[in-house]
Amino acid sequence: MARTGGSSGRRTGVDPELLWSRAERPRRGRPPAHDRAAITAEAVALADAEGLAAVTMRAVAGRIGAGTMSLYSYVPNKETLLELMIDHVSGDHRLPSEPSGDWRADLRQLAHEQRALMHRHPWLPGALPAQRTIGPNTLAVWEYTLAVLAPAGLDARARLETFSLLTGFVSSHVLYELAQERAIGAEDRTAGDLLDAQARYLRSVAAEGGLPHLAQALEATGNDPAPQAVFDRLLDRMINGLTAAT
Amino acid sequence: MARTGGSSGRRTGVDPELLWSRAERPRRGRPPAHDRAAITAEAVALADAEGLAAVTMRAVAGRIGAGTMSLYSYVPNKETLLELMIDHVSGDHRLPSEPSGDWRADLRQLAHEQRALMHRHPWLPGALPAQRTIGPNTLAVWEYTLAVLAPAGLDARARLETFSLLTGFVSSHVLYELAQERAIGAEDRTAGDLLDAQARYLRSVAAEGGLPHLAQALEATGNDPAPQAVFDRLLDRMINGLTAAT
DNA sequence: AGCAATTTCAGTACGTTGTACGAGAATAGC
DNA sequence: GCTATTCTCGTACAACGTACTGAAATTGCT
Repeated sequence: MARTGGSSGRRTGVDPELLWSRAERPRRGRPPAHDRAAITAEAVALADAEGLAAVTMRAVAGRIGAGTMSLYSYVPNKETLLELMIDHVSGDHRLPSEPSGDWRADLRQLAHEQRALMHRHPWLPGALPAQRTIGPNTLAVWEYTLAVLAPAGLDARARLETFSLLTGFVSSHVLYELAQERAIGAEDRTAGDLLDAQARYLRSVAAEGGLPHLAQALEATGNDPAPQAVFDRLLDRMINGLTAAT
Repeated sequence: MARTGGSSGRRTGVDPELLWSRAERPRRGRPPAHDRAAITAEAVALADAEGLAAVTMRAVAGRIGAGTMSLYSYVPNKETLLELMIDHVSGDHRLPSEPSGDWRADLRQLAHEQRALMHRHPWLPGALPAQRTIGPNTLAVWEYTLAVLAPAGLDARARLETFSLLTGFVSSHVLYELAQERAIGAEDRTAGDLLDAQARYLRSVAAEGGLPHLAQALEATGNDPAPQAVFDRLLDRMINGLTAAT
């Protein structure tokens, strides 16, 4: 990976000040042929279409018709590009300007919005754990969530915790949903067969391996219900948990 | 990445039958100089010591004193090695042989155990989303959790969902804890300064940017309490949510 | 107008990765 | 011994992130 700077291998990320502040164009020098927003948008489009692994500096540069190394005048490194991508799609959130006052309903809606966003950008839940700074769009979602939670009777810390708890839940659930989808809707049969193999393996090992509870659980769950319904059910349980007294 | 097989870029993973079944040694041919368990253990040790990024095929091979390509007689690819690593550390779980009957207490204990495991293997929470098959050790944890949940008055599906809900929560929370730790305990000051910069940036943008709720929340959270306490609090709220009627 | 300073552009090149390939080495059964 | 089978591992390759470098394009100053 050819790291230059630090003493050990730890990566240190990017100064958020420099990253998110709108630095004005320098008045001298060759004018830029592209801009950060366009590059970020193209990277997002690429990730949406072909997955996060397809987002290489070469590919992104090719898409906007630039030399590979030209990207580095706009973005210090790939890690930062990812950071920009995450904040970029966070701007797609369609949130009401004001909370309705029914914070449970608002929270539910927010979670649905987050889920929809992650389905539109399937690479997002996988990328979130790598997020290290917080851009303006992400910040707007925070602000809205905190506003929603204002009448919920939680202290400040609990409100902040609730946000990450909720995002964490949505993110890990969508990750699960996507894995399911990928296996079922595969164009080549390989992945579908794999799911079958997985299920067969599970059942066989549960049956003969002395795992009675697992065997029973698997037996009871025949065909999966609509994913939307599962999500709703879990979300309700989640929100119920948040309401409890601290 | 030099993919050979499939039509598109989608990776298809590994047949769980072949992966987890104990295939007996073939009676002919040169005897293996190593074994899968030792390789997996070495990979885990490496990941524990230097992070997941340090786990390269070359590094692992070097550690056990083998040529790089020799690994491929034991493991079809790196992805599978990761899968083996995950199941390997799952075997470190110290679980009671029987649930106590108080399922809330058991669930709490289980979550603590999971958290401890992830702190011992800091790469684990980041690797979990990539998990595609379920090994015997993971299966044992499943079985135990389902046994714990038996008296909780949930149907089979809810019991399965609860498991992934709980793991998802623990995993995303530990991810957060680790990020915090890394920033605070950094040997070179860079990361710590970065955290400061982050906080400064947050406060400034919240104050002047018309984000009143965020500003207020940040003001209220001065110094963080012990991580253990935060975890306990969130966990209780989590478990409370699970108890609610479906 | 010309020159200097500054900034972007992009080709080349390096180190590192996962792993395909294939020639040798070591075993078991004949 | 011979042959079939299996493990070993040096070499090689494609793809990656990105350091380096010199050319190109612009503004400000003289």
